Amino acid sequence: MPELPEVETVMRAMQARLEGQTIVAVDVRRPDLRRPFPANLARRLKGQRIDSFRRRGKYILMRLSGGESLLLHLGMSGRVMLAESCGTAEVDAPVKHEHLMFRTREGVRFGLIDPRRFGMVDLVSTHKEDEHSLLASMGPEPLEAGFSAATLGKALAGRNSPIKTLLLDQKIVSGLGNIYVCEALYRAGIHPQCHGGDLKSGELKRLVSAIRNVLCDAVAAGGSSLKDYAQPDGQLGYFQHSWQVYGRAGKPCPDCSGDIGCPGVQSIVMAGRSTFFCPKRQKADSA
DNA sequence: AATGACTCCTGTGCGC
DNA sequence: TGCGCACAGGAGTCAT
Repeated sequence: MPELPEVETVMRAMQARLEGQTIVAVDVRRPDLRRPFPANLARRLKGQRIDSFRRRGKYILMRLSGGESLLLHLGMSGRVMLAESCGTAEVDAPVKHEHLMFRTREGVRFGLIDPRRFGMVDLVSTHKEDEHSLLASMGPEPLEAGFSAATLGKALAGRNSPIKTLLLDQKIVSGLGNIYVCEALYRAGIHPQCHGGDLKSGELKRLVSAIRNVLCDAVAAGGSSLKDYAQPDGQLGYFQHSWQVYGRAGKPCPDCSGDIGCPGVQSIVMAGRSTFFCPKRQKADSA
């Protein structure tokens, strides 16, 4: 589902619409998503002022005035809806698969919609956010200084798994998912089946740049809109039009278009996930 | 410790 | 038009 650029886009929209506002009504419409909602969720949200937001990997943290942060993960199919509250009833009527809703005194309605229910909601003390079990072992933020060819090389040292699989591991680097891993490896010219521990320093540098560039481009485009994902106001991100390999099996990659005998983008399955690459640009040297 | 299979759940798109 | 099947952006848990 939503990967770093989509989560960043959602967080920014929440920031713009909700920061400084006070939650006056909460509706918890089922007891759980992947895991149970925290105890007394509605009571712990109601009356709280929303002070600030933070993104960590694919998680959104919404800091509340009482000292707790709402931790939100969108899973595969999670969406956030931000709208004007109808304001007549205590809570607004739910849309399909809307599992959690709140309304602010200022008249904004927040809804968490997640058909597959792979998402996650928790509450954590704000000053202990990074100690939360789901955040504690998470790797560096790819757009921050802690992520470099040196740190990536260290994280990959001795690892035999294919680089494609390792980049999906949030302990190695946070925020990447299937789409942006495929796109970053293409931009770096690295075959997805290369063993992670075999990458040379030049390849690591190219990979770090490629990851940063593809994420920045996607954030600037408002993320990628798929079937299940749109920005909270319903607007569509448009980075899906810039995909160079993802979902493009059999089509020529931008580098090869027009080349005689170009096999086009290949699709294989790795660790159960579809993987797209250009065999000409991404050579399988150490695969 | 690292790896790969399995699991959660619903919606969609395809071939028949 | 309807049915069954494969597949979809994630990631925790379990067995090896």
